[in-house]
Amino acid sequence: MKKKIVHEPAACAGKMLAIRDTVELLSGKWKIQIIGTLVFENSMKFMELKRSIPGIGAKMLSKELQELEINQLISRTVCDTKPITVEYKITPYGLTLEPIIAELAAWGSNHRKHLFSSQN
Amino acid sequence: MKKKIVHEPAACAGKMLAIRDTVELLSGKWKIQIIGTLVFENSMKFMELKRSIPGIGAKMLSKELQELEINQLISRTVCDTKPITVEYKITPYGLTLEPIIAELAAWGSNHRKHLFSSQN
DNA sequence: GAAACTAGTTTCCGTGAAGAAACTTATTAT
DNA sequence: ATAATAAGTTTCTTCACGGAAACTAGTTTC
Repeated sequence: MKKKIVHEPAACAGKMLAIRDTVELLSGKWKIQIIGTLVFENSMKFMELKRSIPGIGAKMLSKELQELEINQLISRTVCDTKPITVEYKITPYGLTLEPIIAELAAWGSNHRKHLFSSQN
Repeated sequence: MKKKIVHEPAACAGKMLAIRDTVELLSGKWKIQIIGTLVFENSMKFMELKRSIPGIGAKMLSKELQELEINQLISRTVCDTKPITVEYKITPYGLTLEPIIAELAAWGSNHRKHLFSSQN
C-alpha cells in the first residue's frame, strides 16, 4: 500500500522549531567542526584542536568552546601537567549529536561525487 | 603496546572536509529552514515561504533561494497565473538532505525534553 | 485613476561576527 | 637571560550579514 505522508501543519511547525533550536545551538562558523573533531578523537588539548582545525584563531576557538561547554556538549578539564594543559572531551550528551555529524559527513562525501560526475 | 587506533587520521580528515563542504552549502541564517520547509511541504510560492518562515525578509529569502537553486537543491518555476507566481520545489537531489533535516529535528525535539527534565 | 497583489530588486545602513596581533602567567629548556 | 610552550584574554579593526524601506513591473479589482 502506498503510504501517503500527510504533513500536518502543527507537526511541521513543531519540527521547524526543533530544527531552529538545533541550528542555533550549533551556530557559528566553527562549532560543527569542533564537535566533529571531538567526536572522532575523543580527547584533545586546546592547542591540538587549534592545529587540527585549519584557520581557526585562539579567540574564536576559546569562545566556541565556552559556548559548547555551557550547553553541556563538551567538557573542559584542566590537567596538572608541567605547562598546564586543558583537555576537551565530548560529553555523553554531545555524543548524541553523532548521527547529525555522520549525516553531514556522508552527504558531503556524496556531494563530491555528485559534482565530479555531473559537472566538467 | 596499547595502541588503540580507533580513528585513522586520514579518514577523519576526509570526513572533516566533507562536513565542511556540507556546512558551507547550508550556511547562512535561513537555508536550513528553507530546505526544511520545502522538504515538508513539497511546493511553495515565494510569498507562502516568506509567511511560513517567521522573520525572514524578501531580500534574504530571494538571495538564499538563488543560492540553493544554483546548487541544484531546489527548483524555481514561473507559473503563468493572473498575478505571476513562482513555485519553489525541492529537487530530488535536495531531497537527499532529508536525513540531515530529520536528524536536526529529532535532536532538537529531544533537546527540549533534556532541558525540561534536567533544569529548573 | 488608485490601490492591491505577486515577486522580486535596489539602496541604504547598523551591528556583530570574526580575524590579527599583542599581551598574560607559569613553567621548562638552552 | 632568553626563548619556548600552553591556554587563553584583550584590544583593535574590518567586512559582510542581514534588516528596513522604497521601488519596479505586470495584472486585477474597486
